[in-house]
Amino acid sequence: MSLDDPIEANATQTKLRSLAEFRFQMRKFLSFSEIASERCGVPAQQYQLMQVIAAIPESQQASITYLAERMILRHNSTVELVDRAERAGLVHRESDPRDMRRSLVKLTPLGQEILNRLVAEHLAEIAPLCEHLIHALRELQGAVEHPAGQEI
Amino acid sequence: MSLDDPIEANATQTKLRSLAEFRFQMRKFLSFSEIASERCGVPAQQYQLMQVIAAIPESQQASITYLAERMILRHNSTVELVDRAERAGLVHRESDPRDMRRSLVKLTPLGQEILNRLVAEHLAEIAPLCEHLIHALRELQGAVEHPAGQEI
DNA sequence: CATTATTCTATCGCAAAACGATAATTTCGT
DNA sequence: ACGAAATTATCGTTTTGCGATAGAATAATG
Repeated sequence: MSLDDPIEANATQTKLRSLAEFRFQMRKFLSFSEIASERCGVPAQQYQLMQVIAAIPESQQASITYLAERMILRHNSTVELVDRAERAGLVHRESDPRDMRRSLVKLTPLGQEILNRLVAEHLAEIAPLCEHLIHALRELQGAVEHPAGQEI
Repeated sequence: MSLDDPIEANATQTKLRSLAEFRFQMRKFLSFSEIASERCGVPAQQYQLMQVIAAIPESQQASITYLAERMILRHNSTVELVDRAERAGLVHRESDPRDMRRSLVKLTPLGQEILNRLVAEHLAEIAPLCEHLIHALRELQGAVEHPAGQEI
């Protein structure tokens, strides 16, 4: 189990490369998505916000707290994100009649329209990126499973 | 091909949900990684930088330009990232003797040590996250492949 | 070989965005 | 009814990436 052992070191290097390659593919995906969004004049996070709102399950409603969970942001950051999206005319707030503390966030017609366009654009170009990501993930899984010494 | 068609609308919703779920899994992964890094006192980007440097193929060297490509950042942002990592004692610059314009970035012993720890920690906890990501990616691929109307 | 173009890194001011701390309002528990 | 918890909002701060710009080294061209 020493890092001086050349076999061990090699295994470590393989894992590191898998990890790095996976992250690279992820960054490429993120970059692609960001460019696509901003080409429509929408910052990436606002696109993500709209996506979360539109993909919400029937049983749920888009409160700030829910959005924060799904966006993996703090509440206050989510409030600010919704502020920006609202200022851009993409979403609007309604206060929940059942709980006056809560704001429910909904897409405006404009938001819906832009979201449709962005989703279509993503779906059209996403396939090869998914391929690369899956491939990198599989490599990574493989590398992780080998507790070292099991390399061919 | 109208969005008023309920079947079509349903297919669209499926795709949207796949996309959203995939992104959610990605954010969870990113969040996990960020927390792990910062627990070691290293901002996530600096960890990524070290990863790229350590994973570099034999044939390459870690110039700013190369790092920018792999990190998907502008050159100037990369310079700044390296500045920060250098200030933190994780990396250091050497000027390339073959081309005096280039700076080659290398890990310091401290950087190497922290990277090892972070990689180990990631590898230890990464498996379930990979599972979820692959699952979401497969769903997404499935949804994308169906050009609508082909739903069961 | 001289001169122009290109490449590479660095600097600086700016803007976007996330966070922590704090507050105000509403609802819940007892 | 009253204190505790939940929910959203506000504000100042920090981090970080970018565009514009510059300076030095190398490559290309005549």
